Amino acid sequence: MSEQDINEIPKAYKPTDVEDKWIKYWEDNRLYHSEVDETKEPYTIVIPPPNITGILHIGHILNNTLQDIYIRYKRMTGFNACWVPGIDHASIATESKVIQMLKEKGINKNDISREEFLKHCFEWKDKYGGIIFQQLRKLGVSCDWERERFTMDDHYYKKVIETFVALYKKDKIYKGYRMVNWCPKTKSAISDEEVIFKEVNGKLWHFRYPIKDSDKYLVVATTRPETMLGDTGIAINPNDERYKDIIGKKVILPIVNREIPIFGDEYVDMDFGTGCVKVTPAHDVNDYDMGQRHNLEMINIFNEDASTNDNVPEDLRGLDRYEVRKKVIEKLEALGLMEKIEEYTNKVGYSQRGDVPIEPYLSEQWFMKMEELASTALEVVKDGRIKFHPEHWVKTYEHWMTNIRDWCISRQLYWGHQIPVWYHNETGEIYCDAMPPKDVDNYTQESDVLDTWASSWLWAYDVFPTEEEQNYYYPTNLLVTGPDIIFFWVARMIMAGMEFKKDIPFKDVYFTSTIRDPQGRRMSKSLGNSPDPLDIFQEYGADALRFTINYIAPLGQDVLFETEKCDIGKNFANKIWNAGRFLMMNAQSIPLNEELKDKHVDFVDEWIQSRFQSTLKQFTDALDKFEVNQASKILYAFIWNDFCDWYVELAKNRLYSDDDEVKSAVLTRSIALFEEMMKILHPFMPFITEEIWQLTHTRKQGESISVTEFPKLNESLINKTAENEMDFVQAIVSGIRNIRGEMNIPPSKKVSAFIRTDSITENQTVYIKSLGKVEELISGADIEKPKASASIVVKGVDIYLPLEGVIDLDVERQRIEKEIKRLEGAVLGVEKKLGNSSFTDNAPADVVEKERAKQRDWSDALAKFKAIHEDLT
RNA sequence: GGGAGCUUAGCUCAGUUGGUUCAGAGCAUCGCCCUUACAAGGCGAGGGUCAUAGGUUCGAGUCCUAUAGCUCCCA
Repeated sequence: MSEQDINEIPKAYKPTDVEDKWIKYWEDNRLYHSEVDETKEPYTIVIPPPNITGILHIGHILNNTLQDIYIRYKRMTGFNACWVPGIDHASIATESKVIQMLKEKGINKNDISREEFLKHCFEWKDKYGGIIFQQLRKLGVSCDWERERFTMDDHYYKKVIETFVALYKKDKIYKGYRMVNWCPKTKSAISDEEVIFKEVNGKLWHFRYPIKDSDKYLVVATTRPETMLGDTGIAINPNDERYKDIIGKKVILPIVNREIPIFGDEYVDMDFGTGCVKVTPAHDVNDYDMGQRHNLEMINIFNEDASTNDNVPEDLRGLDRYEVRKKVIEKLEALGLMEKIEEYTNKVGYSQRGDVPIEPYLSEQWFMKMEELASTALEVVKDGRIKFHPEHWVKTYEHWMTNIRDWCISRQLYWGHQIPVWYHNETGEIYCDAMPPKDVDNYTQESDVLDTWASSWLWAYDVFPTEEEQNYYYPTNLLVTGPDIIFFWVARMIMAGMEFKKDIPFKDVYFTSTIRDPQGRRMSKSLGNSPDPLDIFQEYGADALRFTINYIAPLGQDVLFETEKCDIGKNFANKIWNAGRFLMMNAQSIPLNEELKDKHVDFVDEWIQSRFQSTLKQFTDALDKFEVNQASKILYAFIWNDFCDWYVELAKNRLYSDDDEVKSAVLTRSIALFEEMMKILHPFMPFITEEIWQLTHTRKQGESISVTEFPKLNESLINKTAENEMDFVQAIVSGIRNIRGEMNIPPSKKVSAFIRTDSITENQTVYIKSLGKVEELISGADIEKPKASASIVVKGVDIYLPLEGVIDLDVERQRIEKEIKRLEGAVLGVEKKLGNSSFTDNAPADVVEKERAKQRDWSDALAKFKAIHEDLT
């Protein structure tokens, strides 16, 4: 026991008082700093680097708590645990924010140089980039803060560039004029994964296109009328009888008055619309493919901001895409070429960052060949070298990997890793290297930067600056991340690891639940349904939030979160606090004596030790299987139900006894066990466990529960005999309590009990009396049922509670009848089963034997209850 | 259109290789308690044809098929 006076220990746990203290203590003592140590096995986690624009939200809480649970658990089980924190430069997101900020200051990005703009970006990073880690510290995460990395650090930047060069030289990166997803707001290409499809209520316009040299017309349907300005063909399914004879003819494109061919292509769905498809190769992916197949002209009608360019008729130039849509519709209507307009719902691709509809756009971009990288990366997941939890994500991963397209890695931005390619000013010759060409004045560097994920895909190893460190810490052990970035990041890290380190980047990947609001909606800023974790820390405590979120987060399913649910963790913390408080209060008057630790042991002590060992085993098994939610429930049940509700209550008997040696023995033992419990709980609730551990004994400066040894399983302490004995006592106590409850007998009113057996021990008697509030307990093989008594049968033993004057005979009769009915049903079921020869012949012998035992026990109990019922007066 | 997942108590969810004390937990509800750790608590109670319909089996929340509803991912 520490010197702290018990009177200073508050009755209710106040997390805010203790949390900040330990955050500082842990960091000041550098408890979580890791160095290469060949004598110890490393356990490594790299943090999924949050955005420098990001602010802590509830999703981070789950994700980082999980990482912390594993890193703390492994640290305590003897590993050299290393958790590397860091942040991501997030090129598009940050660039948009900086542009916005500059705009508010009246500065236009285009009016300043690249260098000046980048200066603003770094200022932004310095100002906001660290916020999220200050917030994360409050969660109690045990990162090695001395290892904090940033994707734009010099060292890391250099690695990203070198990687580009290496791949370019291996011919795995190429430049091409392709159709990409274009974000007109940020004026940059984005990858397929950055496109989000949203359902939009739109219209389907049906136009008439006049056929050349004919008075007939074709009808085409489109959701994007404005693209007709770039139409260069009409496609028809060659098997479509309706149009067979017009393939090869031409139509006159209205407004533009261009002659465009009608051609056949199996791609066309005969049943959709009219079966005629207008083809705009420069502005639609499918049309692009058809254009390639049929050598159609590609007419790009848009500028980078999706306004019309000079390829459209003069009076329609320079208009926004939605403006021009209106004009086109008006014109077609005026020309009498509008067949009809239908309501139509379709999915429109939006830019994830810009949040505007993307434009399929032809432009010159850099691509990375995916085929080889993907096939290796798929293999290591399929053969189980990398394990996904839950496993079903493997299918999603496989599906994506087998249908992968080349990765567009260039972005038309400033903030990021500038592509290390220089074009010769005269010859246009390409120079690619980590260092600029010697005669750099004759060259112009590529202005594009790399996709952010083309930098963070090196995260699993290039956060370790030296060869030595990489050899030691890589492969990392665990990656905890959301399934939403399985393609963006997880897949790419696996590719990079296999390509450059010839080894997997991590052994296990844990995909977290998505946190939703109580209505099942995603947490989002615009909905305002995302609680601020900092408020929750304040109100409930970080431990409470950590515990709650794991307690309610099932593996592989979404979590419906609301702040009030943190009561689970808060109440649990308070319960633990008070159990600790109880022990420490007793320690003020009862001396602790380690020498007595194994003395005066009775079945209750053996039982709680046995339960502790089984709990420990179940808990570590669950964690090893990544069933974190299960692990939290196992601990919760043990601490609350076994330890607090039963053990502590039973221990009171001896703590309040007259025998000083017994008192010391029981208290010493209880506190030792409680400390062990705190160690198991520590990874989930680091603060309260540290606080209690520091209070139960005086500790030296720098000592911490977080660097103590995790309890080791001792299966020899699992004790079936003690558990059976305890079962018996618990069943009797519960039976008595049940009667008391049914009969509304308050605890203050003591009762007597008669137990018809001669095998009950003195020790058991004491405990039953104490927990059942029994004044007098009489046992013997020939006990007769007293008049006006309530009865129970526990493990074949009759127990009577004489309740003269208190008993409500009707209540008792109903109680017994209910019991009889239940047993009758059970006996009937088991007899039917045993009477079925196909069951006794086919079922395993032990199952049949179990059924026979049930039959015996239940029939016996049934007979006893029936006798009780008849005897009821 | 393709893929993944879900449907168990009023609510949110556990139920790992099929064996009726496995139909459970927390919250909510209803009783009784300010019992000297905890009222953020203790003790007790009620509540479910395990989405629907078939099938496999001696035996099915548990395996198979179909249907309905919901969610997510991809096209």
